[in-house]
Amino acid sequence: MSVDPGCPQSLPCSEAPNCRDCSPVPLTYGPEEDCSSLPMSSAELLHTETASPLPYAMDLLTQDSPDSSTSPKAKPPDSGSGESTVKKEDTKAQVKKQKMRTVFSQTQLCVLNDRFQKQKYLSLQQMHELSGILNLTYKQVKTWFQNQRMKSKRWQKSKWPKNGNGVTQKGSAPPDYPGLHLNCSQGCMGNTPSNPPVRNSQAWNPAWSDQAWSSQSWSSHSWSTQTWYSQAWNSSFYNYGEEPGQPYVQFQQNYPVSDLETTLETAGESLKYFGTSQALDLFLNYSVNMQPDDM
DNA sequence: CAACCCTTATCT
DNA sequence: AGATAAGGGTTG
Repeated sequence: MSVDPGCPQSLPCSEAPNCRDCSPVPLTYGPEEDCSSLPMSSAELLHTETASPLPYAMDLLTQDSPDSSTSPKAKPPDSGSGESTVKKEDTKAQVKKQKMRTVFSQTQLCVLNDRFQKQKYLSLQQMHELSGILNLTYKQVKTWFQNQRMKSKRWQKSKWPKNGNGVTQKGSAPPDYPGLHLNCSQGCMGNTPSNPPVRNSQAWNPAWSDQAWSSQSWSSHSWSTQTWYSQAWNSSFYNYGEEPGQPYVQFQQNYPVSDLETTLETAGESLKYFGTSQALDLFLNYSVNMQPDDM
């Protein structure tokens, strides 16, 4: 379908040669996009798109790849339970499904990163929401955060080995893992100042039961990004209805993430002087206050 | 069940 | 070769 071609929008990140980041959708090379929880993999419905028909990708895909992009039904309808999808095991699954590496767009990384700065742990719902917003699957978001946690851990370790006794220095503030994808904040948003994004750092404690924290309970503006995203989206494109039944999948279908990207970019344009986080936050607040009519 | 951690596989 | 998304095993 309409696979947004290059990037019509003039992204400030023009400097980056790899402008494929402009694409809001992850370049998934292959089938996949499961979605153990989402009723339907938003990614699939949208266009998780094997955006770039890479030769090798196609190669490998040919074997069994359901090609999520083209076939929305690639994935067995595991409506509900999920793993119950015993699928065609009759073939004994002789063909080991090849692993495919999704390449997230800069925008996605940007958002993920930004979020990670604030929260190392997302609740189930938050992950779902985020995944919806970013046009990723819950699993992908989950994996990303997991990998990110490990990465930051490694980073901290290397930066802050041990105190001799094997006790990490706790006295001093733990080095906040610099969100890696700096290119995002500096490239896309084109901001320069080294802004400490740690302002709303509400470290999510794994201890707190996630379930107890239905994102709605804390959707007050104390939280920014996530809430903002959803609200912005809902208020902008949907009637703010927020039916429990249909999360973000809906608007996604009608509004490809490219919109989000555009939006973010727009925000970036105006807020390029701020750090990514700040820009996002500001934009968030801004958008939240704006009613659909105003926009 | 989710998080952790290691490993594997893929992309740049 | 490095980075990292994703697979898989283990644990609480």
